[in-house]
Amino acid sequence: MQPDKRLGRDFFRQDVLSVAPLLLGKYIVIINNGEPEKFIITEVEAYRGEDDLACHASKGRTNRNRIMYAVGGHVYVYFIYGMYWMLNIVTGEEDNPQAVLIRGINGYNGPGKLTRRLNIDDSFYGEDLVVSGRIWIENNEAEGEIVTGPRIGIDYAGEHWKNKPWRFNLLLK
DNA sequence: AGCAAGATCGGT
DNA sequence: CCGATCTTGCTG
Repeated sequence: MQPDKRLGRDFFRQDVLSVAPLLLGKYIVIINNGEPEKFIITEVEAYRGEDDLACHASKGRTNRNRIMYAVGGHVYVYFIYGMYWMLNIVTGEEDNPQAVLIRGINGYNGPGKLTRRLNIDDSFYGEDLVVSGRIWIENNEAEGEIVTGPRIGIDYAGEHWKNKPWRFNLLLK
């Protein structure tokens, strides 16, 4: 019997600033054509609560962002620029809207490119990584250096939020 | 009902 | 820097 490597609820319940860097090096597993595919997570960004002007929850609860208010472990996907799906993982406790944007996986850098590779679309909205049969996160240790920096593409959020070093990049050894 | 902007990407 | 392409949330 193999140990269950899937991450459970307690992992995703933590604050987004804890979960985001912890996701680096772990596997995202997705079932495509019946076969599981594994990719190492290499780049993420944290979006933290209604106060964070870069976070979709800064507008309060809307039909698009409502899943961010669920307990950690749910999937938040949204469509942007008329052609790209963004993949996010909700974190924290219920009614504390936070999420980690997955910006890179091994071999595919860029949030729009990786969702195309994984076949992520709106059918994944609200999926629960703790129990889902087609997408989950597995524990893994990867060797590499972690670099932090400001989040990308959020000029609209103002200097204060734009400057926060909430992007985490794993440079694989 | 109409509109401006967007957590992007690839080509000039 | 610019266009593609369409959903979203805000304004009226």
